Amino acid sequence: MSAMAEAKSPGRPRCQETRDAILRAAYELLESGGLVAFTIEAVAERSGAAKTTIYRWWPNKGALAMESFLRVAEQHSPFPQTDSARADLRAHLHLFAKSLRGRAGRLLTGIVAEAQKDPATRAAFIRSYVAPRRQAARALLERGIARGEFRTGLDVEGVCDALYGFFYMRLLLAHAPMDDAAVDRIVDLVLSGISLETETVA
Amino acid sequence: MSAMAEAKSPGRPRCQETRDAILRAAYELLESGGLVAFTIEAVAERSGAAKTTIYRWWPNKGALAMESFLRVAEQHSPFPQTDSARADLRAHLHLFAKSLRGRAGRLLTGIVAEAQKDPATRAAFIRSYVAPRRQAARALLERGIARGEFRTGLDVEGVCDALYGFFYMRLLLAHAPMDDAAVDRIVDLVLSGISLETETVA
Amino acid sequence: MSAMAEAKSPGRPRCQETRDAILRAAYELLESGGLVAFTIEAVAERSGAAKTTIYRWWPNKGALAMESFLRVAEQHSPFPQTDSARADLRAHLHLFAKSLRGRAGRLLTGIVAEAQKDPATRAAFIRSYVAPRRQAARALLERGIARGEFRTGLDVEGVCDALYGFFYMRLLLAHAPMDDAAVDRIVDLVLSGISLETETVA
Amino acid sequence: MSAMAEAKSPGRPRCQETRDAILRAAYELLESGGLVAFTIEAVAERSGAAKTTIYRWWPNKGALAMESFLRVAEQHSPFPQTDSARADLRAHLHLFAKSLRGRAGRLLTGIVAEAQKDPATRAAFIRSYVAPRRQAARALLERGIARGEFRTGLDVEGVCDALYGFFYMRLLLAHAPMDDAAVDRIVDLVLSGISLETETVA
DNA sequence: TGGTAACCGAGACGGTACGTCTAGTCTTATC
DNA sequence: GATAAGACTAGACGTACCGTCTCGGTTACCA
Repeated sequence: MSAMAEAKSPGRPRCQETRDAILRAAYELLESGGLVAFTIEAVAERSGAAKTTIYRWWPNKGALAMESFLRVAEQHSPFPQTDSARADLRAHLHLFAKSLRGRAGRLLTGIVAEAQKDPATRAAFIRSYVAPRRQAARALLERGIARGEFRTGLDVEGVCDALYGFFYMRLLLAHAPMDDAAVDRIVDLVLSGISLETETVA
Repeated sequence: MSAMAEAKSPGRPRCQETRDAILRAAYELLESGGLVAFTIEAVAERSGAAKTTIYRWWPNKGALAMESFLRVAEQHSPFPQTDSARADLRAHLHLFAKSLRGRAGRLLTGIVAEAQKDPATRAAFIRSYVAPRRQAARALLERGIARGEFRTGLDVEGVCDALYGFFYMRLLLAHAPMDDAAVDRIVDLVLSGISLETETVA
Repeated sequence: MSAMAEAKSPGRPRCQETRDAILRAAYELLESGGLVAFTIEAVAERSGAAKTTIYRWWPNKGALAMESFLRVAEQHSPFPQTDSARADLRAHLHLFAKSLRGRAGRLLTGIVAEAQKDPATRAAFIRSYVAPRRQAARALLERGIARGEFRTGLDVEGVCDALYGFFYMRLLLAHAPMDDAAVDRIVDLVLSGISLETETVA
Repeated sequence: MSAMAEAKSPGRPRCQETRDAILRAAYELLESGGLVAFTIEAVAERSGAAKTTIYRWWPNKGALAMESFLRVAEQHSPFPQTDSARADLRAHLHLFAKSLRGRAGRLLTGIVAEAQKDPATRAAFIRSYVAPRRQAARALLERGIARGEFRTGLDVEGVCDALYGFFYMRLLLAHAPMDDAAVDRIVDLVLSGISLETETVA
């Protein structure tokens, strides 16, 4: 038999349907009306759950928003792994852009806003969403370096922030489109830089 | 009749000191306690002004936050104009980073968050803060192109989003520092790209 | 110049209609549904006032119940003052019983219940309602003593508690009627006692 | 061993200790903190029983309060039976006052308050507590009448309400003491009445 | 010099949502 | 079947801000 505990705490077990209904109501509200419509009371009403139940499982608005967002976001933008790191990067960012253009994007703006007023939410966001993607992106870049596609001594973190920052920027400000052409251009930019001649970086 | 409006409306003229006190209270609150502490009631109390007076001049929280932010931000991060576009870019971004590390940064996070729940605030933010900087950045880049420093056919908007996006990213998530070394690295990155060999971009 | 202050505090003056609407809603609810229906939320909804407004003026449920009760109770059961203290007592108690059979009685049960869980309400009840009536009843009894109608050395407080206690008993327990015949009988009882022969009390 | 049914229903028999623990916890809470502290959840926690168990045996708060009160009250204030009805009455009321000054009094106020919001509790209170005492008091008074100590044609119910009402009054309002001297005075009063001369009652 | 129009403070008002509390019901596993 | 544990719906509690309103009083100008 396996070592996993099972534990089986006493009492009525948690109702999974209620939990799902709450998370569903949460992201539906967050998606349709943004952070303004996203209210614990509204979530309670829409999900049919009692406020008490919500507060039993999530300490505050931010935590609930985070989890409902993760549900939606987790199943998207995988990291392809072909024999070209450049192609992988491009492919991944196209998928990422696509997810941001959809439901996940509409939720993400709310999460980022909420994260500004609640440090715990920010921490959870970084830990649960940002960090894993960073980890994968870092691996991709380092694979590229190992394969000789990318420059050695690269500031990998910086590259990530410039690349993802581009998308966050367009998402949060919505001042310019985030279509496939734009994605291609930003990938080209980051690959080749803006300088006309290849100079030796100091 | 003269061209300058002046109009000189009747009645008691607006009290400039009150206006200043309100804006000062606003950014002090926004700076010290973030969006959570930034409350019209708190601004009223701290400034000594009546809520009515605040609402007479600013339609809502976002508008007041915007204006108090602009007061602080406007006097920073100028665009140098030497004979090297690359140097100008680098110099500007160092100044920009410095301003974000200070008071302006602490306010900016609140503004961006507020912009997510109020379209008018987002519009004002783009119009009053983002657009002018973009305009100047665009000019800088195009000057560089004209001088043969930067590649022709550059997606100028995209470059801006990647560059500024980097800073917004670090500011909003605070997951990595935004010191001068990081600025230098990101400038290098954007100048030269990540690819090892200079390839012809499709 | 008159002696009365007037004071005239700054700001928007209190809206008397709202105040009245709240008190009216309060006693209507208290009357129709008792303490169970008497909820700040229900009072707010029925009166059209905001909960905030209610809490601005009354510290808790008990205080509001008290005041709305006093409104109703204050205009009832006066103390007649003829040349017969016995007749006055009888007349007063008939009026008192009548008021308890009406709206005031339905409110009073709620007040007494609330007073059991909130010392402040009990204090207010005694101070505002019980004490003035006691004062008048005491005066009536002492007038009777002075006129030679009532025994000297009477425990006036005890008489009051026995008399009013009779009514509270019937009101709170509702186990027996409180009609005019019952009032007459209790007055007779207290006047003459239950002993068959007039004995000298130790 | 007797032949009586025993019935022996199937399943685990009811745990008497749990029942006792619940009732004990109930009156301890009711006694120490009044109706405010008397919470089903608090009773459950203090007794170590589950809420379910409480609700299996008592339909609601009022019923539990009633029963725990009866436990305490039932063993007190017996009705002596000597050859003087007057002495018996006096003796009984002294015992009754003593019980009200103790634990039973502290519980009684809660019961009366609860009875105002729940008709079932009121009915149970009258049925289980008030009625038996009334029955005995009535018997005492009628014995007195039969022995020629008390007036014939007495409104026995009215006498009871005036006498007990006195005690309820002092208990619920706590505006005056309920010591032995006060008891003596109220007995004297009810025995002899307040009128100076023995008049013929209309 | 007095009228008038817009200013300002204070603060009451109707609302919305918060996060907490308790009631009473239910579901599960254990005894 | 009784019990402990504890999740669940329901709904009131009292608080915090929102944005609007109505006062009394204060400038400045213009007639």
